[in-house]
Order: sequence, then structure tokens, then C-alpha cells
Amino acid sequence: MAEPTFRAPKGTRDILAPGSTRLRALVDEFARQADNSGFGEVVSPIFEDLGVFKRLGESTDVVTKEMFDFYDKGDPPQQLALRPELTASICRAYAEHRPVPPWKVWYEGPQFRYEQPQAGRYRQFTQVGVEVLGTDDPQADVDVIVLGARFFESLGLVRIELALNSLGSPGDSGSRRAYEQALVKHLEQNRSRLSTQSQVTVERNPLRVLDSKREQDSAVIAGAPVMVDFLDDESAAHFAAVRAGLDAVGIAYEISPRLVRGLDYYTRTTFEFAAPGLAGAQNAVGGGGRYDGLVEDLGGPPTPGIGFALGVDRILLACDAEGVFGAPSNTVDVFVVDVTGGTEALKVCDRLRQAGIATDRSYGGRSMKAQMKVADRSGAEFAVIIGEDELACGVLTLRDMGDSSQQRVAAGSLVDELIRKRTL
RNA sequence: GUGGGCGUAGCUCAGUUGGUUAGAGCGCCUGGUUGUGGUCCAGGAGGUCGGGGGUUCGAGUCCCCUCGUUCACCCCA
Repeated sequence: MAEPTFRAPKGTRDILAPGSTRLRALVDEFARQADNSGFGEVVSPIFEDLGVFKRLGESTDVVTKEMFDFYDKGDPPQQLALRPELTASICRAYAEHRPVPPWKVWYEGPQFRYEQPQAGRYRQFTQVGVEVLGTDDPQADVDVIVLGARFFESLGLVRIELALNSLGSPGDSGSRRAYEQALVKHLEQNRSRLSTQSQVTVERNPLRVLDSKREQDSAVIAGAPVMVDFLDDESAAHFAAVRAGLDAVGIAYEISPRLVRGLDYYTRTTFEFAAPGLAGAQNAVGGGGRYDGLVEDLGGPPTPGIGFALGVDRILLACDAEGVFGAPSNTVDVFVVDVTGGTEALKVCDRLRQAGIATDRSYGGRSMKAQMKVADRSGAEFAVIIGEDELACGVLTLRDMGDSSQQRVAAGSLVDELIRKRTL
């Protein structure tokens, strides 16, 4: 292929119709369901002060290696970063505006991570998500998870697996510390059997070792202690309530004691939606959990929070794999063919479009045959033909592209005629 | 960041052990007389074979570098 002068940057892509139409349809469907569940949309900046994202965890790759950060032109310059996710932005917004809790919000939009791209993993990717701030009621957790599960269902996806875990509470009073100590002890004792990568991870972020997909680590991981055995009474009760809620609504899930997530802020409830139908390792189509300390980390009042983010690009791949939620066809209702110069087409198109009838035409004064071919391709149900005869008589020819029947109609009654035909 | 596969017309791909003006299908354009599409027929446009360097009398076909893509690790959505 001849090399174009410019191309989309690595890990980014242009999404053309009908793919773009499909993307919008997916986001629209998510918006509809989120609105329907009492969430309001938040449109937040695409970049933030770098500090906002550093709170995601200094030991996470997202913060340390994958940030698109830069300085602005201020004096002194401010260090900013393209958002790698949206939960931190939402928490920053909460701390800034202090809305009345519980604050239920949804969002959609592009996010950025400087990673090696591969199928289902891009440097610019789109997520949709929700957050509920200001309540630690486990039923909020349930509501959030149910929304995600129902959304997948509404797309027609059948093969979505929900994994659920509790990470307990951090801090002195919580149960996380005791668990981490037990886990590190186990990992240290079996250090020689771990992969070299995991041996490094033990030092940096021991929980993440549980997430290793390397064959070599599986035995040690299988024998590791599990968080749910270490939960304090409060966290255990919370976890039980979440499970009971999911059972009550009838959402299937699997307890995954070794489910840990990549960002450090998670507490208690964590969950992940996976599409096993996706080839390769990029089969997590969404995930989330509780982050009861994040707002406070960002300078706000102590505020519990729960939410999820879904990877739109991967969801669409999963839809492809299951053959559901296909791209809608970008068709138009009427195609105007004008071989008299085009001025009539301008007028007819304007009239039809104002009446809400999707209308297209061709340009460049092509032959009738050529214009009819374009009309056919457009998928239009009707063609409006304007030739010298019609122009002379002040009428239009309306052709049904399905059965090839045509009739002459007065210019003034075209809209009425089309509306009449469409309701038949 | 590490390692493997791939990179030929807009798209999907052929291109023999390196050898004359690089092919197909689809798509696109123009025709098949008197203004009309979907089928069919005939023409046509469009590639310096991702880019750069090297080996050779000669490279799309071999070597090196580079970019992109893809898969795995890693990470995550």
C-alpha cells in the first residue's frame, strides 16, 4: 500500500460509518438505560492535572508507564495528562462541586493509555460507565452491577460472565492488611516456583500476582490464601448483602476469590465482566468496584463510591463474536435524481429534509443512469426524478425503487404523497 | 518495554527455485443509441509491491534497519 503522508497515530484509528453509527447506537443504548436508572450524565475534561490520576496508585502501570502527560504553556507550566480512566475525574468533580449524595452519574468518552496496541487494546479507547458517590449501601453496589449486566443483555450478548470478589477494607481497622501479610508470606515461601516477573510483582504490588496468567505461577496462586477468608465482620456483611441482592434480582455471578483489579483504589466489592468469546487475552469487557477512599484522597470529604467502566471497543468485538448488535444500515428514504442542473434537486431535498424525510442526492451533474445507480446504492425506498419533461410541466416523477413503478406528482404534494406511501 | 507472525491496487488476496511492460475477485468510472437502478456484456482508471539501505547482471521474491499491524508476555476496558 502506498504510504500516505499522514496516518492515524499508533494505537488510534478512524471509525467510519457504519462502524461509527454502531458505536453511537451502543452509547445511546447505554445512555438510555443509565438515565432510566436515575443516573445523570457528567461531561468532564479530557485532560486533568496529573495529580488527579496519580491518586490511582503509584504502583500501577496506568500511572507509572502509560500516561499521556504534558506541560501547558502557563507560567509556571502546569503538568496535565490525558485521562487514562474516568473514575478519578468524577471523584475530582465531586470534591469540587459537592453535589448532594448519593450522586449517581454516567459518562462516555475517549480515554488514553500509552500501551502496546493489539486487538481490543488501543491507545485511545472509548468507555462508558457509571459511578455512585456518597453511599456505602451494598444495594447501590447491586444496582450498579445489575445495570451493567442488563446492558450486556440488551445488546443481545449471551456469553458474558460476571466475576465477583471483595477486597476488604484497607487501613488499620480493615482486613486488607492481614490478608496481604498472609499472601506475601505464602508467596515468599514459594518464591522459587514463581516466574521471575511475578517475583518482582511480589515486592511492588503483591495482590497483582494473583492476576498472573502465566502457566508457571498457577500452582502457587491456586494454593494462596484468599481474601474472603480474611474479611472483617463489616466487610463480610457487606459482601453477603451484595450477593443476596444479586440473587434477589436473579443476576448470575461467580465468586472469584483471586479477582484483583489493576487500580489501587478498590475496596470491598470488585467485579469484572468477561466475554470468553473474545480471542486472546483481552476478554475483559468491563470492570469496577468500590473505592471508598478515593474522594478523600483527592481532597474531598470522606465519601464512599462504587462504579464500573465498560470498554466499548471490546464490547463491539464481543458482539461481532456472537453475531449480535450489527451495524445499522445507513440508508436514506429518498434519493433525488436531477439531470436539469441540480437547482431543482436543491429545492426538493430541502423540502423533504425539513419534513423529516431522510434525503440524499448526487453531485457533479452526472448522467441519469449514473445517478440512478447511486440512488440504488443509497438504499432509498423512493427516487424522485427531475428531467427536462418534469421541469417543463412543473411536476416530479416519483419512482418506487422496490417495484419500479412510477408516477408523476405535483411538486407541492410530494411530501404528502411520500408520507401517504410510507404509512401504507 | 520484551519476543514471534504479517505488510502486493480502495477492500480480500495470487504472485513458481530472484529474470521480460506486477495479476484476480469485489468495489469504482464510462459505455451497451432515442431521459431510469438492482442482472448481464465491453472497455477504463487505480500499485515505484509499507519506507530506507544492501547483495546481485537482475528483487515483490534474499539480508539489514525502520514504520505499521497482529499475537504472546506485561497491563487493562
